[in-house]
Formats: sequence, C-alpha cells, structure tokens
Amino acid sequence: MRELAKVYNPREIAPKWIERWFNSNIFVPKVDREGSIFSIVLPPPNVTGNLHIGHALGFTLDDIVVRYKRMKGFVTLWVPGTDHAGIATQNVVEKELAKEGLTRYDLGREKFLEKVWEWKERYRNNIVNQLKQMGFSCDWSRERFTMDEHCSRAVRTAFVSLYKKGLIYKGERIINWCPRCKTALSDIEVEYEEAKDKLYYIRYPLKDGGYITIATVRPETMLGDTAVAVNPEDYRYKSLIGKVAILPLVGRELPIVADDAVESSFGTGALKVTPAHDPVDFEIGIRHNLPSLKVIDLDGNIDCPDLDTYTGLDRFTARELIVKHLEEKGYLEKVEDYTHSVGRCERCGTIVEPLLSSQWFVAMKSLAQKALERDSEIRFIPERWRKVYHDWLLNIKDWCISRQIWWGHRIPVWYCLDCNETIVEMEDPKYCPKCNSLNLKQEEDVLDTWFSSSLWPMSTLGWPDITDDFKRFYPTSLLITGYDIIYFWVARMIMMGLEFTDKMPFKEVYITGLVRDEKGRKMSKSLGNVIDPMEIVQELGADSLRFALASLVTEGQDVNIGKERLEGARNFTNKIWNAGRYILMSIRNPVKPESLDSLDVFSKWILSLMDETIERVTYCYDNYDFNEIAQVLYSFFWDYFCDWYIEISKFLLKDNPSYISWVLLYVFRTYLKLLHPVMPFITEELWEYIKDEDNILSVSNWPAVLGFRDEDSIKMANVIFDVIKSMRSLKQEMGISFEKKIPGFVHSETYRELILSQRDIISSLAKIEPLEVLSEILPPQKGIISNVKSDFDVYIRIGDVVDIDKEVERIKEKIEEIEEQIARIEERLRNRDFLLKAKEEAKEKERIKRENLIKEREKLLQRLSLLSS
RNA sequence: GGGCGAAUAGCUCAGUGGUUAGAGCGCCUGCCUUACAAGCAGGAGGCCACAGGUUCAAGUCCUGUUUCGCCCACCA
Repeated sequence: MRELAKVYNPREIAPKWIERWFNSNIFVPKVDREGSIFSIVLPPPNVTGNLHIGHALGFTLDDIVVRYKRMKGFVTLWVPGTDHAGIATQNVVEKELAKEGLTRYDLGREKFLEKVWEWKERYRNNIVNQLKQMGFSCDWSRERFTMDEHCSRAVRTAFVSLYKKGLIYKGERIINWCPRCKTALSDIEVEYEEAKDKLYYIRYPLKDGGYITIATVRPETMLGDTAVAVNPEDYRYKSLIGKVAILPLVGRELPIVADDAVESSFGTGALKVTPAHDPVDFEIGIRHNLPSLKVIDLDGNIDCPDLDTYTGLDRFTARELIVKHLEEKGYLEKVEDYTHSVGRCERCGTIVEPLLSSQWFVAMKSLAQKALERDSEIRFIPERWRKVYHDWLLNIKDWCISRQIWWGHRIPVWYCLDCNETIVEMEDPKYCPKCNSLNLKQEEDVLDTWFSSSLWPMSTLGWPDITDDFKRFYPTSLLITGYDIIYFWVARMIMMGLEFTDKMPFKEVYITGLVRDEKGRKMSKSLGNVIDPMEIVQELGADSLRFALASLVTEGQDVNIGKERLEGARNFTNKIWNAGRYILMSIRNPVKPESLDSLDVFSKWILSLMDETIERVTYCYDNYDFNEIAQVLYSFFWDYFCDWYIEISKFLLKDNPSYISWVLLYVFRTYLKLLHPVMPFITEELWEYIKDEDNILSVSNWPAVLGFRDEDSIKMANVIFDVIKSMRSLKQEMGISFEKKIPGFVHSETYRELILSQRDIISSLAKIEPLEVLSEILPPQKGIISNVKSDFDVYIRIGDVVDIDKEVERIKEKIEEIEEQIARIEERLRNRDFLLKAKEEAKEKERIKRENLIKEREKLLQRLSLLSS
C-alpha cells in the first residue's frame, strides 16, 4: 500500500475526483432502475458572477441529502442549472460597457444582447466549475438555463395560458420605478429602509381666502397635486370639504375632498393628493375622479408641463429648490425632523419612484387561494415559516411582471398597429387575426426573472411536455433555500405548480438561515468580512467548508461563520486523513473473527459504539438535523475512535494483528460511508485505499449495523478509561509532567481481574511505571497520593513531595463535595411526591447514583482514618 | 402598528422536562510520545436575560418584562 502524505492536501485530491465523478455519469439516474424516487432541483445560481457563501450553504445541505439518499438506494436525481437574472445581469454587463464609456443604447438591443449572452456563457462555465469544485453531485446531463430553448417554451406556455384565462393583463397602475435601472419593479423587489428626512408644512391658500396647511416629506410631488384630501370625520376641516385650494407656485385649483384614507392624527390632518406618484393618492384619485398628472419622468427628473421652472431637474434637487421658493413666498409654515422608511431598488439601491405606468400584471388572488387551500400538502421545516408564507398569500397583490430592460424573456405579446388588436399565442403571429394587417409589433418589455424561476421545478423536468423525466421525477421531493426568497420564489413556485400541474412542486421545503460573519453581521464588502467560498476551497478544501457549514446549521437560525470555525473543520479533516494513514501503516492480514464475542473488550466496545453511531447518524440524516450529523460524526471519530481505540490498537495489534486489523478497517470503512455525504472528497480518496467493494463511495450502499452490542464490554472499557484518566489527572494535578513515568498502584474489588488483564495498556497510556495491581487498599504513606473512585482506587508515588496533611486536606474536601451530593439525592428520595409520581426509571437512576456516592464516601472515610492514625 | 426569532462559558453556538448544563475556538499548565503540533495530556471558566407560574422535578413548558435582530404594513 502506498504511503499517504503527512498532511491532507485537498488541492491534490479534489481534481481527480471531480473528473472521475463527472466523467462517468454516476449522478445520472439509471433508466431501468426501480426504487423510491428522490428528486430535487438546484436553486439556479445567477449568471452574474461567482458562487457566494449563501449558495455554498444551501447547496451543501442539498448535496448532503442527495448523497445520503443515493447511498440509501433511492433513484436519485439532482437537476442543476443557472438563472439569467434579468436586471442583475444586465446591470453587470452595463457596468462593463461603462468602462469603455458606452451605454446599452449605444449598442442597440441586438448587439447588447449578444454581449450579455457572451457574458452568460463565460459565467455559466465559471459557476458550473465552482459547483463541481464544491463536490455537488448534480446530473449535468440535464442542465438547464432559464432562457434556454426549453425553459423559454415553458415560459411562453405559462404566459399564454395565464393570459387566456384572464390571469395576465395589462393595466395602468402605480408601480415602483427604479430611475437608475430604468424599469418597473415588483413590490417585493423594493427594500425599505429607515431614513432621516424632513416633514414640510406647506400652506395651500384657499380660493375664498385663508389657507389650509398640509404636511409632506416630498414637496417636489406637489407639482402633480390635483386635490387636497381630509378625513370626512375631521371637525376641523368639515366646512372646507367641497371648497377649492390653490396650489402654491403653480396656481392650479385643487378641490378639497373627503376620504377615509386620510389619517386625521398625522401632520395637520390634510393631505396633498398626487395620484400619479403615490399609491394611496392614486386610490383617492380614482374614488374622487381626479386627474393624474405625471411630473417626474423615467429618469427621476421633474417634467411639469404647467410650470417649467423645475423641469429637467433631478427630483431631489428640485425638492430643495421648491422648498426654497416656498419659503421665499411665505408658503412654508415649518419644517420638522422626520424619520420614515424609503423604498430602494433591491438591485442598485436607488430610491424608488412610485409612478403611474402601463405594465403587465399577473392576477394573484385565485392562484394564492388555491395554494392556501392545499396548504396541508406541503411540509415546512421549520414549521414556523408556513405562517410567513401563508400571511403573504392572504394579503397578496397583483404581480407586476413587465420589465423595461432587454435581458430576459421578451413578453410574447404582439400589437396590431392598424387595429390595436393584442395577439397572444404560442406561435409568433404573422398577421393580425382581426384585420389581417401585417403591421405587427412585439411588446418591447421582458418578463420579471422570477416568472421563469417560478416554473423551474417543472421546466427542468420537461414541462410543458409530459416527458418520462416529468412523470418519474415530478413533483420533486425537497427544496432547500433561504428564508429571504420565500415570497420571491417558494410561494410563486407553489402557485404555478398547482396552476399548471395541479401538484405541489415539492413535498418538503427546508428553509435555511442566512450566512453571516462570526459576530452575526451581514457579510459585506465594506465591512471586509466576506468569506468567499472558492477561496476557502482553495485554502482548506471543499470538505472542510462543507463540514463547517453543516456543523453550524440548526433549524432556521442564521449561520454565523468565521475563519476559526473553518480552521477547526480543516483540522478535523486532517485528523481523518492521519487516522487513515495510521490504519494503512498498521494493519496486517485483516481477518474477521468467527465470532465477535471472541474479541477483546475494547474491540467489542468500539463495535458496539459503531453500531450506535450508525443508528444515530442515520436518524439525523433522515431528519435533516445537520449540525447533529456533524457533531455525532466528529465526536465518535475524534473522542472515541482516535483518542481511545486507535491508541489502544497499538497494543492490541501486537498480539492479535489480524482481528484488530479487521476491526480497524471495519470501523474506518463504515465511518467513511457515514461521513461521505458531508465530506465527499477525502472519504472517496481514503476509501480507494481500504475499500472492500468494487465501487467508489459515491455509489456505494449505506452501511448496515452489525447488530452487535455488548454492555459488559462497554462498561469495562469505560472502567479502564476512567482508571487511566484518574491517574493522568492525579499526576498532572500534582505538577508532574504527563510524560514522566512514575510508579503507581491500582486497587479494585469489582474489576481486579479486568485491570490485571489490561495492566500494560493502563500503565502505558497513563505513563505509570511500574504499575502494581493491589489486592487490598494501600495504607497511607509519605509520598503516596490517591484518587478514590467508587469502582477503584488509584495511587501514585511522587517521592517525598507531598506531606500527609495535604493529602488529608484533599480527601476532606472531596468528602464534603460528595456529602452535599448525597444529601441532595436523599432529600429527593425522601420526597413523597417524587416517589409517588416520578417515573420508575428516574427513581432507579437516583438510587444507583446514591449507592455509588455512598460507596465512594466510605472509601474516602476509610482512607482518611488510616491517614490520621 | 402587526408578526417572528434570539438571549446558555471570554467568543460562536448545541442542548428529546430527570437534578453535577456540553462542543468548537480562545485562555492557563506540561509535552515535537514512531497517524496527526492542523497534534497529545491535564485544567480554569456558567445565579442558562429578569420576574412570576405549572410540575415530584424547569436552561427546557406557560405568562409577563427587558434587550437585541429580522420580516410585514398606503400615517403622507
């Protein structure tokens, strides 16, 4: 067998496995295989750039489950793909162009799109490469892109179908407009943020004399005012309803109307109404039949036909100037500091401008209704997210799906320029079906990216065609994603899935937290706390990153990760590597014993523990308990297998090389399997050296238990460990270096035979030499110090250093401690209610504990009396 | 304004109602012991946010309070 490097080097190992995995199609489910299906779609990463740590988290969890299910024998499919990410990608490409001093308009639509496709090609390759480096076991033969031919057909099918059902319509509404991206946004693409602003109190003169004061944070919108509104119940203004106010600076006459939407307690209780630039005002406008005057254009500049003073100015510059003019002319009553929330474009951070515009919408009510009715068909993990999803559906508003950008699915709508007919069909129209005109023009706008995303579980599996894949793998089994896109993605996939397939697109949704830095802060470039997963893969390896992430995932909590945690995982990876090295170097002719009962206590102990670990870990995998998977695997391996069994195996191998080699190999092989879903690379590599099956780990079977458990050996092994630990701590407590060999004694009534038989191991692991096993307790003497336990006593000789008084002191302290504990337990055992109501198990536990403590106390007292005589 | 989550060791976090609350990192002491110094051995460090309640028994369940964080909402 070849010798392994002393330190695990993922950079040497990983490329080989990436090649082997992805060149051999092992992640492509076999057509003819039977068995339960486990299918999952990759939440498609954007083609904007690189994988970030959030992807790494979600996809790691996906892969852990996928690899586990595959080993468990499920016919497993993980469909990958990428998302065109309309606004985001268009923005990055525009930024690239800006470096050459160009805008997309300089290129024109066609040329610009060519550029974006080039970009997409480059970053698609980049991301696919990164996903492979992370070890994610996707079936790349089924890769999809949200704008590929197939997905585009799915989008078209969905659009046409919804249109024909009347669920897609074009309407003039107040929408959120980003003046920088120059497009409409849906409501959830706007992020609200607290801002310190001013509240301006402005006097609107009344036609009949006097004035009414209104309060606003956006004085620039007054140019578009077409009314003043008050609450109908507001006694202050009742007499003014129906009267006319004069808009300052402009001179326009504004009716004073009464509307319930006005909150009397806010500001002065009077509201300026700008129907074209505020959703509430728009509603008021409809109710009172008011005109809508647009005064801010698509660039966010003022464009007021009635007054050209401000036209062409940026909305915020105009604000300052208008305030100045109002003040000069005596219209400004007062200005107050005011904190409120302003909406910003999710993609670029620009303050969003609400404006009246003609856009395409999906009517959501009926879709949401269906999703609500069939709520019970989906499982949320953790369950609490269901309510979040639920509440959103209950208050759902129509979805603005048109975007005034170029990169995306062009809306499949044609207008007849002669008769104004709107044509929406699966095939591109050649002429107007109504007037036969050839003068047709396609809609310029493209669809919201999330429209295609909402079809992802269906479109990746073949829909709208009912393909074999679709029949076999749809609906998918599980979706893992972050809580930040429950509205954007999860809810919409569910609605579309039900609409088009009458099925939930997935049976379970596992909602992860978001990745933050080790202090719980968001990762951001400005804070300099961003962890780049690919950098970690380079430095520490994908396995370490995956393990660190998994170990931090608890249901729904945010994941705080720092460099230390990653290094800890790297250390663990290296520990596994070195254990493998040790095993390879040590084993000789492994032979499985005829009967496991013939093995030594330690082997029986580790085999019992191995079985237990298989069961525990399997349970955790089944329940998506990721941090527990990591913890159980870590602790079994490091604290038990390495710290004890491997150390002891160094002795056992001398007498019994074949059997012990077998135990070492069996445990290690089994362990590699249990670990494989979390750390695919290192486990595959080590497996190559020790495997006893003719396959690689990725397609091997989940380990079965031996069905072996020997309670006596578990107890006995633990006694030996306790003896060793007692001696070690006694030594070091006395300031003797661990390495220094000193003489010592053990005495035990119950376990004398056991200790006698394991004397060499104890002596060696505790560095006690010579070690004498006594048949009676050792009478106190100068230079001897003891550690008395219920099952045994240990003693060490430390020369003349310690005097009897100190030893007496130590023992007295211990007795005190123990008596306190005994008192507590006895009180409990005297308690009537406890005896009456507690479970028998709990009572028995207390009794055993008391017995042991009493035994220990007796021994301590005995030693004390010997010492004092 | 409504909803949700969190509060446990110096830090980041686990903790199926069972009584002596754990881990990793950090810290202290001693070790390059022939798998591993990315390691080994030993150790220190906690009124489990606060106040009530339920229970034989509460870090764990209930109520309230405080402090942080997040989401939602048309008070301009």
